[in-house]
Amino acid sequence: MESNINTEQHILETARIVFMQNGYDGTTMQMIADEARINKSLLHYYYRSKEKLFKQIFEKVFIKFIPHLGVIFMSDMSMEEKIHAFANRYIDVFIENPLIPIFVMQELSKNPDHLTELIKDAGINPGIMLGKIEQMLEDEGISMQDPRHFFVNLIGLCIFPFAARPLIQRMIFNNNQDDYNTFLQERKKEVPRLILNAIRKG
Amino acid sequence: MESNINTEQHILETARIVFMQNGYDGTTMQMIADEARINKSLLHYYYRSKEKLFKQIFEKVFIKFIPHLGVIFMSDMSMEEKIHAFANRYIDVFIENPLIPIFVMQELSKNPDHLTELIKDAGINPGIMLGKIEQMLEDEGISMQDPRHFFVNLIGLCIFPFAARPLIQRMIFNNNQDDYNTFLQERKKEVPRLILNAIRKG
DNA sequence: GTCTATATCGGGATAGAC
DNA sequence: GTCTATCCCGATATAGAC
Repeated sequence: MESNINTEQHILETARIVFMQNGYDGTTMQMIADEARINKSLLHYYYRSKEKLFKQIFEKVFIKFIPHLGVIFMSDMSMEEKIHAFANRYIDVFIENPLIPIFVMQELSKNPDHLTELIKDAGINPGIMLGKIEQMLEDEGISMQDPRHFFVNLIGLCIFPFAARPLIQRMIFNNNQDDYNTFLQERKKEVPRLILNAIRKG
Repeated sequence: MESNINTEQHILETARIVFMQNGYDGTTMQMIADEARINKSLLHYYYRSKEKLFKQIFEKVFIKFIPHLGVIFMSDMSMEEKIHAFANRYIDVFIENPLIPIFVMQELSKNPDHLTELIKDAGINPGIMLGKIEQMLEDEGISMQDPRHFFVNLIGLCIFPFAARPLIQRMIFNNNQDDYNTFLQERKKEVPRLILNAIRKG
């Protein structure tokens, strides 16, 4: 409890955690209030409704889910460096925030309509991202690789181990957390290896 | 409405759809009753509680989510044939049941404890599956490929386009369903290509 | 700003008529 | 087996004291 220097911020932080763990429907205002050690009414005082509170949080989390492809792919790195940089950065984000993938995919699947404005608000332009990738592939003389598949492959290989974490950790690693974390670190090399080999050969 | 020849079955079918679309927390008994055109009480008459109804459904859906690696990887196909067969089969399952991935991952992340008995009930033995893959890779003289990464790569590449469907369909395909479906079909070739190239080269 | 008290509604579940 | 009526609780949200 950082006293009441900034209760509003404290609520937001707490709510973010509770929402990510339980989803919108699985979260009650009481849970958030308890976790934040405050009264239910305060939540409404600051954020009026559960939905308004949720929206503020979701937008922020969503931005973390969408990789900043632009920055990395516009740099002057070589293609291989770019792919490595992307995997490293992206996997690290999820190691620090492992609940993001399931949370975002779960809520988006129930509310796909809000996606359009979300993308706009987040300042994301999918067309440009794909264009950058396409250009990069062309520059390297790789024409048989569809940039859309490239895009989905790269992101999917990074995200999936987090989205399916309970399953993988249980089935492959006998629920051992350390082994699973090691595995996640290894993926920083495994993912680029896969992508690059697929590009080099037909 | 197939009259009351088998109401119990009818409820189960309806509930499966509603649960998959909205998740456990997002589903109410009223929703299911309305959708099935029956009364709330009937749900309790047949299944006693929401949770019991859900469990029956989840187990069945879960089995579809776990690929029958054993059958395919024990067959006498070549490695390439096996990988192609797996991708084809698995992607087709999800084309027919596109909500399964998000649903299963969502519920498992909230209830990872039940996983152990689920795996047992479904007759799944992860160790054997991995063993089969490892042996296959050895037989082909491929030692540098970690079977665990191989496993996660293969499944992740198949599943991710479904798990992130709202996002991908909106960002890459401007919400065009037909284009997205074509893309999914293409993945039956794209996934094996990726995997096989990664195996052949170091 | 933070609390208590309360209004209102909807959820799961049961009793009992038919 | 299927319905109506009802119980009970927990959820969001608001009013008002301090």
